[in-house]
Amino acid sequence: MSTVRGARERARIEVTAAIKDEARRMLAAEGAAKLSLRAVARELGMVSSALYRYFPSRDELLTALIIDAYDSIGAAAEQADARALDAGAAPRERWGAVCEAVRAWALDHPHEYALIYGSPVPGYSAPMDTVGPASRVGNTFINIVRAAHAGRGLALPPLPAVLRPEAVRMTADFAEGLPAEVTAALVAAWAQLIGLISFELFGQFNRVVEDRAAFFTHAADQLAHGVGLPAV
Amino acid sequence: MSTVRGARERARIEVTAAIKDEARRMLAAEGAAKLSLRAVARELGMVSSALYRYFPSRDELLTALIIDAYDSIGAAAEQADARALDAGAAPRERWGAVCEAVRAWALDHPHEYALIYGSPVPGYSAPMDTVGPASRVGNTFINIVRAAHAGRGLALPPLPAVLRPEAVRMTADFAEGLPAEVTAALVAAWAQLIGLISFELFGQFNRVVEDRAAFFTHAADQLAHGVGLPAV
DNA sequence: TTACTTCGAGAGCACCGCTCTTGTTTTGGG
DNA sequence: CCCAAAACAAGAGCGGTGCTCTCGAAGTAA
Repeated sequence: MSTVRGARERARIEVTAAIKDEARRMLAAEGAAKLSLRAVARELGMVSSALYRYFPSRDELLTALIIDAYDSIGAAAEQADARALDAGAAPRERWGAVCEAVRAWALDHPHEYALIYGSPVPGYSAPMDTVGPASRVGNTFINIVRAAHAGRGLALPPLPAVLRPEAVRMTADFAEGLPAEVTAALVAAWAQLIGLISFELFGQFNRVVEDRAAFFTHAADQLAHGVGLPAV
Repeated sequence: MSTVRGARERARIEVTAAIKDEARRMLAAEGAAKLSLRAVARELGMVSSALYRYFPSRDELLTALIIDAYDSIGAAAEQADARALDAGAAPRERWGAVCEAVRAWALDHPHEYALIYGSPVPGYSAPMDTVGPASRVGNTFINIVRAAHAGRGLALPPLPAVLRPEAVRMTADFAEGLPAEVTAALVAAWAQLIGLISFELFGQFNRVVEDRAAFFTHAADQLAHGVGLPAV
């Protein structure tokens, strides 16, 4: 299906990739606010208007970078889980490994992290294309909890009467087979994990938390406890 | 001390306030990215260069808005706690009331929330002036936990050996008299609370969480449990 | 070869943050 | 009271931005 038809299409693919690469370089270096189409075009030796043949607007370019960032952090999480699994880790250890991997990715790619988990900068709502890659990290956590649940090693967290099962509705393929209590606790833990990382990254822990790595490890483990993963 | 010296100073104060008000209006309407000095000046019937007599740069204006936003959300939290206290609420109920107030403020002021708890947009590090107002919400939670601790109604959360007491170092006036376990759990809970609100506000709960109010109430109560506040 | 599509380049529009200069107004001390 | 000093509004201008339009060159398909 990926038969390269001619020089034209091949060139288009290459130029598109070059634009994205240069844009990602600038994003990593200066942040999303400083990323300009004109600067990217200048660096690539083309004129700014030519760039619009490949991306219809600056926001579209940013969206492409957002998708790449989601894929990048998602891959980091999946690889960390796979490594832990290979090492015969228990669910709670896998949870910790993935948390650490997510934090490490965020510290390594602060501007890309801010792009996806900070304020949504381009216009407002995320396009449909982003939801797939965006859920890779979440799915990794779900797999871990599902494994624990299948192995009967999951302590059900309490669910108050006020929270109806429908309140936490998951996309069909991922709620499958998990009790509502677990999905609710899982989603909350996931949001809280990002809150911890965001606070550290955005400077809210300045003059408050000293040893941030140790603090994060502890907090992540508490989150694992909260979703019912038994201590090792 | 606030003796108004002359018409000149009075005018300066008024114009400065008018600029901030108009800027806040635009921030609330369109977001920080769309806020422009020229548009503010235009709306106020002055020329853009005149505005630089009052704010040396766009970032300085944004910083002023950030401080106001911190004060606004801080006041909302304090008032909610005061109301709960007047109603004779237990610490855990006060905690819930403040959480709800913070979330309500965020939903009412999404762009201002994004400005202070989303990606740090102006340059990078927050100036010193912001740390005072920024800690008002956190101090509210500290007061609640301190009250519970003084009343012997606080269950100490576990602190693993890996997390030394120095790891969570607080500014002197607010760690005072609280065990390290509690401060650590408190800071984590505070970060996690912001994570929950950010996920809801930034669209990460789309197609995932249905009844967000009930979900938040439940999660906030779990956080209260995590810091050791006893159930009512 | 011919008709069609795609592309790069350039000019241009409206907007932005910010600086500098030029008069005018207000202030405060001699 | 008057006058120098300070604060001010206004305008022009610089370099930058996102984006549009047109035009000629180059690749594609008949």
